[in-house]
Amino acid sequence: MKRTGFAKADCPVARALDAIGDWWSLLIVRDAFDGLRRFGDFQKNLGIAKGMLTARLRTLVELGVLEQVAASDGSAYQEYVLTKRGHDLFPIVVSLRQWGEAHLYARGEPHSVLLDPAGQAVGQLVLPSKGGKPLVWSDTKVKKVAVRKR
Amino acid sequence: MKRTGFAKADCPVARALDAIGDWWSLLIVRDAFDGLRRFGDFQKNLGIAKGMLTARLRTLVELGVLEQVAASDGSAYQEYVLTKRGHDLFPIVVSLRQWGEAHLYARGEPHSVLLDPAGQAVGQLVLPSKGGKPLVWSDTKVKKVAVRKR
DNA sequence: CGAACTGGTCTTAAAATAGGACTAGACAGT
DNA sequence: ACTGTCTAGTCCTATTTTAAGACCAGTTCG
Repeated sequence: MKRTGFAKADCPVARALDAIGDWWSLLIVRDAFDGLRRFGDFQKNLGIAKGMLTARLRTLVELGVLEQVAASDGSAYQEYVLTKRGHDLFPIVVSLRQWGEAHLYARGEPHSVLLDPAGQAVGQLVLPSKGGKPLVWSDTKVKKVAVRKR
Repeated sequence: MKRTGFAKADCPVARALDAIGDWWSLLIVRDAFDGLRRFGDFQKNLGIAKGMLTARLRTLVELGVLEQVAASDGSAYQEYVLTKRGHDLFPIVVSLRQWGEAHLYARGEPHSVLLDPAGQAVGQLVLPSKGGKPLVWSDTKVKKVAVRKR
């Protein structure tokens, strides 16, 4: 049966996952953050089937995460670049990176690292509060919206 | 063919997506953050097929994101609760929420909201820098690790 | 005790994915 | 201008994954 969708959910987490929560979209976006722009670059770097890549790029463009522009090298080809909406995915990619670094590597196992302008590893993402102390899960609660009748 | 895996990737983003980047895992985790604990609660709230839920809960337990504990109400049943590793997923869920809120709702369309202890909507996740100004994508670069020969 | 609830397993049909063959247009070398 | 290669796809097929529901054993409720 058709995969369950959450495009109409009241929860933004569900909608976000519906849009970009598949196996490939965020890896394509990660590669775009790393500077990849061409179809063939994504395809070679990810090892993704070309049909899959075509479909994913199309939905990312439809979502407004990527846009197709004329190639920067003057050739007649197209390139895919991140839009504003795509750049806003940065915290998602960073949070995934930080969780992966913390929990998915053995001691001493090498992995890529995100550096700040000075070449230092970046710190942890924080959720600021008025008081200055970062909020953690137990500080927060979700306000649900009223269920709308149809 | 079998879905491509990234469990051995050098990139923590890829490993994280390999572990929890499917259609259901993060929604289950979101529900766990919202206080759900029982198989039936997850199943009813998500509308997920029971077989899928069984499989997802099993892999989340194997990953150490959830653990099974005796039910808190004294019954003979089990409950699933977040571990430390599970709680560390909070920034991922929050970043998805914030992107969804910003880009996936029409003006005025209602959605659930994350509140701080004072009942105020929380602020944006930030990536702190030494200088105090939050880092954005264009400030950062990824240091790749040397490709290891096998 | 019997009924309903809980937490699953198993089966089946439909959809998504991986992988590769194939193709049209662009480009580079001769 | 001709040939070969590169680019960016499309299309096809085999396999895997998912959705949905039937079924079932142990637990709790009345």
